Amino acid sequence: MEDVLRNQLEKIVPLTDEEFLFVLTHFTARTFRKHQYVVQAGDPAPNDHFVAKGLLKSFYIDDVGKTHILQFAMEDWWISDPQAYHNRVNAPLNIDCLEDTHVFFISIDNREKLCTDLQKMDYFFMKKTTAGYIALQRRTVSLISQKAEERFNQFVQLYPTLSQRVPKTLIASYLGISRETLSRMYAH
Amino acid sequence: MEDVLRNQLEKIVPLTDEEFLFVLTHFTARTFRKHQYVVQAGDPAPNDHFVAKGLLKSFYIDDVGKTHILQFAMEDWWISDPQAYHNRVNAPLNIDCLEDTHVFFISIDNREKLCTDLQKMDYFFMKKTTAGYIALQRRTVSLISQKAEERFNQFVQLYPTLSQRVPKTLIASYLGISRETLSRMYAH
DNA sequence: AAATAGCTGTGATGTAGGTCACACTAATGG
DNA sequence: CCATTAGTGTGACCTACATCACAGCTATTT
Repeated sequence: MEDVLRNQLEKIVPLTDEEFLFVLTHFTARTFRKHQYVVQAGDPAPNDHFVAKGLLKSFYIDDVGKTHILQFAMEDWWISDPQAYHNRVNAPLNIDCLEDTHVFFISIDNREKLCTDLQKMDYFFMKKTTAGYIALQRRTVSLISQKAEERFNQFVQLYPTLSQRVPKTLIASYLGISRETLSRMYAH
Repeated sequence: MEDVLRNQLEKIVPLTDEEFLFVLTHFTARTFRKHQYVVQAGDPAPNDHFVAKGLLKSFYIDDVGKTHILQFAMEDWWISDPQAYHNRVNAPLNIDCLEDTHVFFISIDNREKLCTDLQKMDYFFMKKTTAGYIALQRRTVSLISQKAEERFNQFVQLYPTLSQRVPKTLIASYLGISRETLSRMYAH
């Protein structure tokens, strides 16, 4: 299981065995069951989670009780409530599991320690963060410029695996459209 | 003019006079006129711009020629094409000035040098980046969960200055609605 | 000072997509 | 293995918002 994490890191920064073991001491491994909450809105959420196996979603519940999905995360992805994580405040978001899941999580404190002790991990996290920002900006463009069906097609093209594994109802919520509209979008 | 930059930095990391001067050597000062392009889609755009004075927008032009605004930036804000900047590729976005503008820009190369030489600048940029990510996530929530008028109200509340300085036509484009709809949104 | 370009408002009309309601099927958990 | 919960499809209807078209107004530019 650790190899998945090591692979992920080495895509950006090469590590010796020794270095990787050192990195690993800053993480905690944990298993979650389907439907289990990883982050609960209102609670602190000082951890960033690397998914070694499984599938999760982060979501926001609005004032009329509707849920809106901000992110999915499957193998090799990271997920957290970024606001709760970086600003050490209580989480506005929830994170739960769509499948049984195995993660390695790192607290914000451990991350800061790790980065000062091992310079190149700073570089790793910077790369990840900017990649996340760029992806989110692409989604923003999609939301303000494309209509429902185009957004859905782009989603399928961009995340073919996710669009198989995730129920359509949830994809609709991620795309900001009703599940009925997405359901009618099939003929082709 | 340099004080504006110094203030911005010191909100996150304290600097000695000497350190600030060192930081400054990595930036270039430049003036742009209203309507002038700072980044042109298709060209490289290896700079991140700190706005000391003025107002800019970054925008994307879709295949039918419509423009969609990704970001505004006024005094004390940063603006770049993040993809072109961090990945050193040609810009998908444009950036131009809505007013005469004075910026301090830093190339990605200079930024990397600066960060290795002066550790705490790394921390500064990390903070800025994560704050940007969090803001963009808030916008995403707004786009998928709120309707036009709510988004507009939230925009006005969040950016009272911008909503005065920026023509409504452009705000509409930022919010992903037509200028006519926004124009009809006034009575209250 | 005239000319152009940019910004805003408003009516008429069309449509994408929301909401409600119901029915069927597939998981899954006790 | 039965009972419940989650997921999907589809019709009827409604509405938020887009688009088109035109008109007046205010900055900029020459």
